[in-house]
Amino acid sequence: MSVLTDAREAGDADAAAPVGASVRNRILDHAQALFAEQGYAGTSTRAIAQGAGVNLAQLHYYFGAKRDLFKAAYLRGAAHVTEARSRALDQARAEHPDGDIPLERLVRAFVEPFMLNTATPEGRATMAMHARLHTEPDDIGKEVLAQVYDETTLAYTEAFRRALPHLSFETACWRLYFMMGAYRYTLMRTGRLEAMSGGLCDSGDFARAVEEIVPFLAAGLKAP
Amino acid sequence: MSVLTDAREAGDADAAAPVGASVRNRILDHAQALFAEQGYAGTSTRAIAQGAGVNLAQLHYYFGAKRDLFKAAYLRGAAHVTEARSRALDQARAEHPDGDIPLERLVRAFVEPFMLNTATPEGRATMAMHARLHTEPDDIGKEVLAQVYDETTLAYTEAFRRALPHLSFETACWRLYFMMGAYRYTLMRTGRLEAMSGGLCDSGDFARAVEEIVPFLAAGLKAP
DNA sequence: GTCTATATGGGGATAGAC
DNA sequence: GTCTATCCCCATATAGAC
Repeated sequence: MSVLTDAREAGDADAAAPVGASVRNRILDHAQALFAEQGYAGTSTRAIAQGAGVNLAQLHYYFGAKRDLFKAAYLRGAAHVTEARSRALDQARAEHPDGDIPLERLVRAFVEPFMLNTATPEGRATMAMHARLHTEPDDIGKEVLAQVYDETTLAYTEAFRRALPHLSFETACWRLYFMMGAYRYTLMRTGRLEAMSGGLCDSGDFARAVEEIVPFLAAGLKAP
Repeated sequence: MSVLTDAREAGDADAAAPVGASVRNRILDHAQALFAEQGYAGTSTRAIAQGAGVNLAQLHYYFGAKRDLFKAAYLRGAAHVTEARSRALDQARAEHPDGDIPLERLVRAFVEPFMLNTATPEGRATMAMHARLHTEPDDIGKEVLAQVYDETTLAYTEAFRRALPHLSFETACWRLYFMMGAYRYTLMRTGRLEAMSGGLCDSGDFARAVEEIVPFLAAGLKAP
């Protein structure tokens, strides 16, 4: 959607602002990068403007209040993911027309769109914002989550419950809840994996993360 | 350690400040409650001082900079948990002098100290701070994590690896990483569980959470 | 130890020229 | 659409009287 340099360079003055990109997109790129790293309260609109190489008035001209900029930055990237999730579920269903999707397949369809969305810097930023949404103040997280994910997530939870008929409704909900925690934490790259493994594992290797997390979650979900 | 009222009332003026408590503890109580809810960047020292019914200068007299207050607030509660974790692991070991702690037992020893620490308002706040540490800016989280948990966590990870001999070192690390995400998300009470279950489940019921999460994690960890 | 007053800077947001 | 200058509030932190 937009050309952009590695968003993690956003801290270094405005060296990361490509000249070709439109002002709107440059602002969104840097808003994403900074919100993803430091959260809503930890990021100033001034820092975003400086990183994007525009002045503060322009930022307000295009996006209005900080809160609205946050929403715009998040929603731009989130749209991709929602589409990918929808497609992933449809495909899993198409492979199993009887309606019985194997659990491993379903878990993969659930986590893969998030994990592989990190292939681009913009995608990484969006996923980091996503992973930390529930820690943002003033319910911005809830507002924006409801706006994008609720519908798709509902479809997934129903598919999961069909794949887990031996579980009570409540236990199924708890386990899906634990699953959310696991994949979100993974998306954040907290550094604990590297610390724990003495540097042997790389939490930024999301392709590997998928292969590791799918059997873990599938086994946990279908535990007796 | 300190008498305190429900920390979640901290927003309402200073109605929550018990007269008997020392100034130090009143400040710490409200610092914990606000940092837990809104994070480091989202909380102002003014709000803490007002909640505790003291003035701003006193807050600096006792604790110095905001950063130091954050650390003090976190560490006060974290000490309890570290002790509880240490005891839990020792007890699990004592029950199995051969050195082979069953995985379910080990998982329980790992998560229970965190979950049951939420029985008091101060404990709840500490655990919420803990759960969101990795989203705090300026590496405060890492600094403080290293200070309290590293040693105990190392003991646990070694015990886990002994209980999971069929796993490669890397896969074991990944799975422990996923486990961390799951229990931390649970400690935060994001509201997603209630949303998903239509209000049937209560994410604040941490005793239930233990019973649900132990089989989930044990099964995930020992997946083939 | 407690408090008022204040220094100093950062932050969101806007007015108004160009 | 772009920019400078600015308003005004809030934030952290401290000085210094009591």
